[in-house]
Amino acid sequence: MDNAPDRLAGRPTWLLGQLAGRVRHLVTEGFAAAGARGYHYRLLAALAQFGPQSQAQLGARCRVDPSDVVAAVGELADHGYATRTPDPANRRRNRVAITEAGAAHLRLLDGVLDTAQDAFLAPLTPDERRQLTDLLTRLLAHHSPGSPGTAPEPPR
Amino acid sequence: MDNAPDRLAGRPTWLLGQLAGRVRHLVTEGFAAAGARGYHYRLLAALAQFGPQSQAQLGARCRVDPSDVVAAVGELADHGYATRTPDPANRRRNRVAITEAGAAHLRLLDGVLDTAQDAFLAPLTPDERRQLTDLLTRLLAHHSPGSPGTAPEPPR
DNA sequence: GCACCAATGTTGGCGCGGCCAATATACCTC
DNA sequence: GAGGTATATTGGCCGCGCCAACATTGGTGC
Repeated sequence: MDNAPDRLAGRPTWLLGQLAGRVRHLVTEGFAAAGARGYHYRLLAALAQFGPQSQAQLGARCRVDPSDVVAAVGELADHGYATRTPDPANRRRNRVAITEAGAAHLRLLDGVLDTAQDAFLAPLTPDERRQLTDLLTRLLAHHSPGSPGTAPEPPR
Repeated sequence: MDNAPDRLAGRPTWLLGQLAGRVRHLVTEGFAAAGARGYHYRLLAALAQFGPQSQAQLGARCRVDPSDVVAAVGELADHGYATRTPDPANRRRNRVAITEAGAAHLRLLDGVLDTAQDAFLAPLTPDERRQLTDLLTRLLAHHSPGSPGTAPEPPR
């Protein structure tokens, strides 16, 4: 009927992109129902795990551009989920910290994410889920800062 | 250093999204160098495999919104890669067909895609690539139109 | 102390992919 | 002929990822 062209259907590239779209849809849907979006969860996760930190650190850890961190932190602050105060030790920095309400919100979003993820992984057995996670983890490790592979570029 | 929060790093959701971003970057980079973008390749692939067809069919097969098909087909036509002629049998439809130049362009993009994909899958053995493709294919099949799973929604 | 460079945050903008609403035209069925 | 449906088109919105430019601040070498 509306089968995708073979050129697409057989390529991991296509599969990955399509699946990412599906899972993103699931997740953003759940997040939206909770009044959040992806960036919020990422930043809250980093704040909860690593404690108060600068926006630059947040961006580096969560793979969010500094300019986008500005907006996202602003939104979190507006909702009372985080505080942004000038760092007295270094007045260039903003010290961003998670609040109690933010921690609660994060726990809520954790549930949302787990639900979405379970729905997404439904057709796979626990063993296969581990396989998948392993393969993806290795791929991501290879394509991360500090993983030469194809682009060592030592002379700069 | 700039490790991602555990909440993210351990979740297939995160891995998939990050990897999709990486691979998309690789592909769009290559496509851009050839003066193309993702939608162009998708449509050309469908045109090459299924022959001349309406924009609605193109959109359904390639998972592209009809309104976006309009623009993409227009771009392809501008480059001489496709022709858009009113279908005499059904004057609502446009009959979109690939040209010789379009077929050549598609072959070129095939090479670009394969190169990018090889770079992306570099850390995996052929066996693991097959494993990955299999898992992703099954997931996508489950999350496709006509795969109830979680959303049969018979009563509407 | 001063000049220079690096880091940080902020504003504004761009592109792609995905999606939706409204509209006009043509077809098809009753 | 009336009403509903399919098709193309226009216009717009959002999220994510990214970049350029700028001002402020910190640190470094002279």
